[in-house]
Amino acid sequence: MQNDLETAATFVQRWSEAAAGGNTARCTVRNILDKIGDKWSMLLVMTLATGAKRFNELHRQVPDISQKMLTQTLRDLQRDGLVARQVFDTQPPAVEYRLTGLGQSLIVPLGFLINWADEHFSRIDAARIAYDTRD
Amino acid sequence: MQNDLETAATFVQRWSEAAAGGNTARCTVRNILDKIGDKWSMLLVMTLATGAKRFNELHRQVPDISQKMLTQTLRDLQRDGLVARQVFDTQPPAVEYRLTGLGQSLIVPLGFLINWADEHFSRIDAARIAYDTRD
DNA sequence: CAGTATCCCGAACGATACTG
DNA sequence: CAGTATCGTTCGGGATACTG
Repeated sequence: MQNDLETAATFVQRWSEAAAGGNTARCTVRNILDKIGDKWSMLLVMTLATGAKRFNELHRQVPDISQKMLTQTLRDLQRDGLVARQVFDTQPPAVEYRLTGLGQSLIVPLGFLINWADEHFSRIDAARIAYDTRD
Repeated sequence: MQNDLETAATFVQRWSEAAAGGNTARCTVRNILDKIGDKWSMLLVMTLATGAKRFNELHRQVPDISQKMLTQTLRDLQRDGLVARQVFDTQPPAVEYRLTGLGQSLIVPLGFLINWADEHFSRIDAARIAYDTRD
């Protein structure tokens, strides 16, 4: 825990230095954060974390994504080098998606974040209710 | 490192169990991830991580945010219990924003994520260039 | 099976002007 | 100083239909 706090403190310092010196670092981070906040990207990364999957297999496991967004999100992840696409020359065609090493490395920090969300969601929810019912 | 991988593995397992049993956990997480991906929320959290700040002070440190979005994002963070707003009854009025304990706890996992982004951005950038220039 | 193509809506966001 | 109010536009993304 002490370790976490030190890490956080170091990070905050680096952030503010970067912010002071111009905002290149901030832009870099925004770029990644956009991806995290993207409605489907991280959900697909997490789904692929359990192993390679085919197109319709992914579609079944994430039922509320539209075909369009599944295609588009996979393309983006592929473009970023987080996901690899492998085509098998069979009839009918089979296509498999899997995380690259880079994609797998994202699982670690993403996991921390999602665990945080999981642990603190009830407090956030309570805060929202308190805020909305204040007079 | 081994520790991180174990954490990630545990997480992935919990995720898939949750996904299998319905998607309540996923919805919870989406809710938080929406906030992370929000264009300004995390930038403000990081900016407030260095200490309490007043409205126009924040506006100066994050110059490219519009007044409207600064207000709105601060309200949302306040509603979620991540930021506290304190009004000083002076003339002219002064208002100070600071992270709550809950808000501070977010710095830790958020820091991991941003450090990841920072460390891997060049690889992502290279992947994008490779993808865009493939023939 | 694994996609493309097209249409369309609503929310997010920026710009601008005004206020206690 | 610390906001509110309003207008206008962009664009993410859903629905639907079609294809190699």
